[in-house]
Amino acid sequence: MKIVNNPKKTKTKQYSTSEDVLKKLEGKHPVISLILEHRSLSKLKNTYVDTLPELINKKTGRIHTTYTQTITSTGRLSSQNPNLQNIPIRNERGKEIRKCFIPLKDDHLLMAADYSQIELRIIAELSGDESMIEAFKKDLDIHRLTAAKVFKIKLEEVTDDQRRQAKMVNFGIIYGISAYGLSERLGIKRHEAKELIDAYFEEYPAIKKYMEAQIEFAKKHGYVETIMKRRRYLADINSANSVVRGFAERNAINAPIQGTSADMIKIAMINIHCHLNQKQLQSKMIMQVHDELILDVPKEEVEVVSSLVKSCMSNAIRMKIPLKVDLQTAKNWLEAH
DNA sequence: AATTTCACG
DNA sequence: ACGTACGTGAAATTA
Repeated sequence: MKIVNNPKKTKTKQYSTSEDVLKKLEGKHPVISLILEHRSLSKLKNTYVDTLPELINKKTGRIHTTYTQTITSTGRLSSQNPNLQNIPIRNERGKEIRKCFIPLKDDHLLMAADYSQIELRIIAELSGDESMIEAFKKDLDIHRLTAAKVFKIKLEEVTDDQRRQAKMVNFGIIYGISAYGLSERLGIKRHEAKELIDAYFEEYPAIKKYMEAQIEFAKKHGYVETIMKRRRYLADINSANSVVRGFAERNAINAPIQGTSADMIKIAMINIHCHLNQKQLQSKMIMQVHDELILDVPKEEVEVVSSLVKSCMSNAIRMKIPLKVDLQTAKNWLEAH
């Protein structure tokens, strides 16, 4: 439609209409917002609203997913037919879908328990970074603290936007950050993103060292490993193609973090299952969403099961960093969050 | 069958 | 100059 001069193309040379691209074009033509709105609605209708009711099992009256242990490269589970690890929550209409997930019986509740900031805690543990370890020991707001550090201001002076930017940097660290990736997400210039990253590494020097050490380890051995020794092999780590090598380097950083988190919740799940059995409880562990467990719990078991779940999750793997588990019960999945 | 888009952590 | 944030699965579109 000639809305923009050099429109972004996909790798097959089509004009890209991805959400990222359309968001930047919003306001330049009235149709853009309408397309985004229609996309969002048709996604929810086609993927969830029209589909999930068809998948209710006649015998059990419930929807059953299949968890697969051998698909992901990091050790996470994946969920298929249907995928119950991508049920909407981020926007208001999506939340209505999550509300449909309810307990088996009237006198039961759903319990949702999730690890707080698990991947940042793991990188703090693996890197041994003193100031990040301190922050978690004091249970500080890690994104606010990071903002204070990289912008060289006091905690009280951090604005919402600075905190938002620092949060993006923290996420970027876990993914194996690049100045380009950060600049795209923050809508800033690449050199500004680079300055943010440099400031970050000055404040958390052990994290920088850890990331370099992971890449070195991968180059030498051809794989990286989690705290429980789960390996991810990285065939491209010594590639002469810098783009291909860059992918492998970011995997070398991310896989031990995401994989350690996966190891941890799997151990927690085994222990929770054993305890529920031993104590002959009626409660059932019904879903896992990477850093979260959902249980169906008779009301009279809420107290015993919540402390059982919290302790199994908090103590799954012995670490120096304290782990934090948020847990709530409610009459549907949305409100248990 | 491959690609694009978008839902989640 | 290149062209990237990590990990998935499902539905719709394109080839």
